[in-house]
Amino acid sequence: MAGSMLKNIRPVHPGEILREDVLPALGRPKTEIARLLGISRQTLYDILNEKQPVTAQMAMRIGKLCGNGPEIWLKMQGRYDLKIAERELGDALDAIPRLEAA
Amino acid sequence: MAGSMLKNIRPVHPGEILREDVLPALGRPKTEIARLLGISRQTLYDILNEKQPVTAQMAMRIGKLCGNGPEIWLKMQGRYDLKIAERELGDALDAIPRLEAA
DNA sequence: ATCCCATGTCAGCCGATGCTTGACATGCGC
DNA sequence: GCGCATGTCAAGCATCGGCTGACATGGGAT
Repeated sequence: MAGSMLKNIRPVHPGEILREDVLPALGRPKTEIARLLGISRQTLYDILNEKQPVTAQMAMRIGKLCGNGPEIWLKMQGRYDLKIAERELGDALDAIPRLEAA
Repeated sequence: MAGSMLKNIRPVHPGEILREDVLPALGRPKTEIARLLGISRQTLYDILNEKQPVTAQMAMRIGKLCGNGPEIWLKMQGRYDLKIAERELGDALDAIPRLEAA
């Protein structure tokens, strides 16, 4: 299979990583972080509290600030979204058949 | 680098693949496809015309129908979104510094 | 010619989402 | 006491994702 190395870990909201690891490592007041990211303080807190997703735009901002690029943040969010979607869709998924190419 | 094999190709809206390759291969009326996916005909057309993104939920539906799983669709959308975000952010990105860990 | 169905597109609606501003209470260092 | 960071709440607001309904069009079948 062509999956990434992160395949089998629990889906994690990017906010958790930011809150637990990244921001502590940077060691700056969150107020300043928000200002540097160019977003409102409220939005930063919402992300840290996992109440708001990391958008493509957000991923770019965060990736730039941390220097690790946007992809990793967006991919984390994607994996998280898939888990949610799977739970939300539930039975609706079973109703979708698998089509074979003609 | 741990990037995927799709790294250096032009970012493509998933709708293009669906429209150009997948649906033709399935060889079913689009009306039926929409019904099988459990979405409205309009929504399917919007995706095919690249006017609407492939959501996590949509990725699950399409991945189920095509049998190739949701990740690939969501990843394609993500790469596309990043391109758009980069263009939209523009100068705002330059204003974001790179912070080093303390 | 007629009926049925698929196609493609337009308009409008609606709830949810992403992000904002402003305010409040709290705590800490100087 | 003053200033600043923290954490949280309440609106507000524009955009978005997805829906319904309608229209004109073009094939096949029969």
